Amino acid sequence: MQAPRVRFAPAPTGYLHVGSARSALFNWLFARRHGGAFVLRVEDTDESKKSQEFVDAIVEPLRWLGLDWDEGPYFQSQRKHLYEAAIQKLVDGGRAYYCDLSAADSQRLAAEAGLREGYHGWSRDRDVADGDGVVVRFRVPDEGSTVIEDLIRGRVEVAHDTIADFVIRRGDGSPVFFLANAVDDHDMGISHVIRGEDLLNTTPKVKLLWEALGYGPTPAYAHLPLLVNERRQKLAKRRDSVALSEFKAEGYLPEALLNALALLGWGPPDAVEIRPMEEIVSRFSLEAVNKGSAYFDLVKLKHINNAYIKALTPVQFVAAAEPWLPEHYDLAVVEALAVEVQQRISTLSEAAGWLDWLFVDEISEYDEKSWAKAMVKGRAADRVLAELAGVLETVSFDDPATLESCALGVGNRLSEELGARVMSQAPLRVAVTGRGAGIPLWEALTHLGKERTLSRVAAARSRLAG
RNA sequence: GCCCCGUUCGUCUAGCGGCCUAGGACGCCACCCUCUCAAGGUGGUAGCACGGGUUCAAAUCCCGUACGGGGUACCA
Repeated sequence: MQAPRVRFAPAPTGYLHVGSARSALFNWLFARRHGGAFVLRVEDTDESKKSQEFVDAIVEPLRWLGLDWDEGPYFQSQRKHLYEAAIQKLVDGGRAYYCDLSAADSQRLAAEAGLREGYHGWSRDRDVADGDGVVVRFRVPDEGSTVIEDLIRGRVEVAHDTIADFVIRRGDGSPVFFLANAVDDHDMGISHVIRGEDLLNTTPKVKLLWEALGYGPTPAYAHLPLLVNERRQKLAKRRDSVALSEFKAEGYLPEALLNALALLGWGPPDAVEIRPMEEIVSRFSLEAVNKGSAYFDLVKLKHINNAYIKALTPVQFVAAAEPWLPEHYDLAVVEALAVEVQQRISTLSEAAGWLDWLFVDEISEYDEKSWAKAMVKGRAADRVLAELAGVLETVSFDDPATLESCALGVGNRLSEELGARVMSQAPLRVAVTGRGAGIPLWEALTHLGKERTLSRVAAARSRLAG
């Protein structure tokens, strides 16, 4: 294959959603796989969609994901002269014409003519003069059909009589998507158009324009299966929470998100799902992309994210998790305990929940369920804490093994004395951390220190008594 | 309504006529490990939408039906 040229061409809507990111990724994968170019183009033909803020909302997430582009961003709003020339060419050649009818007008005419709703070429022969508020429509051939050879879907044929003469220039003079699309893809030498299936229906229109403009062979088309919500509807900004920025804010790693996205609509031939992006690049092919829509399962995303988090070194982990670490954290302590936290979280935002008790003076709040289970149910809780306080007082907090054997020793001693199994770790953990579950206690206690440990045991004992 | 697309375990997928008594992953369940919770290990659960063809042979090819989705704008 000659080096392909692909493009990601989002409309600036104020944010980037995962469906768009998936389209960008598949374009990027294809370009990287075949040594081609990945072009970024902002489709802002609609005047209301222009602003730096909107552009940042596209560019920033792409950078975060690491989907680097080779050209652009190009802006359609800055290329108006090209579209105007193309429109003029179509009008001059009789392939397009002016129309001054409103939607209400064409509805009325359709009713009068006893035709189905819609535009039926009313202005084709009316010789309307150009002017303010006048649109340009493309004259769709009455006969025949347009065929798309889609790389993913195969042959798709659409009869011309099902396509109405569509608008290619708005009343305010701005070009419409179909037109700008054809002009830009041609001008930028795009060889493969890879995008969501929701655009499949627009492809015949673009192709018709392409041919009318004398552009020669069209790019190859590949329409990706849609990403859908749990009700299997296309992901939409309004009803689905899918902004890329939210994934970032919740502590997903970009590499994990990309890996997960690559698995939607495509699967590696060897079934190894979690792997470095370069391995995905080298195995990717458009022909292997499937046709059915895919639900983006957050549970699986979390699994993948956890795998990537576990793969980080402690230093990398602390750097990545920094925004979510507890207040007043101690870098050395977090690094020392990082491995234990990493295997327990599926998003970075969960990190603080496992560490916060290490960086406060005292436990202000106990998890009541854990307290009830460890402190009340086992009647020996106060005895355990009392014994523990006595023993821990006398030992060094440098070695986790020492603390463990002290605690287990207390448990064993009391088990014998009371004739029932007495667990020492549970009450100690609740006393010291406020919770019933957490990272391994003994090493953590070496960092908490003797003083704070003992004062928390004392606090728990007085709470027990009171 | 009309046009277009799709349909393999709950979910994401492998499968592109015989290797399929349908493989993997997530989830779920059980067991192992473990004086917490995880992680890890082992095993299990669950699926070719339906009906006709074609063929010696169909999850794989064809037709139809059902269901789902997308589009039908002076959004992209």
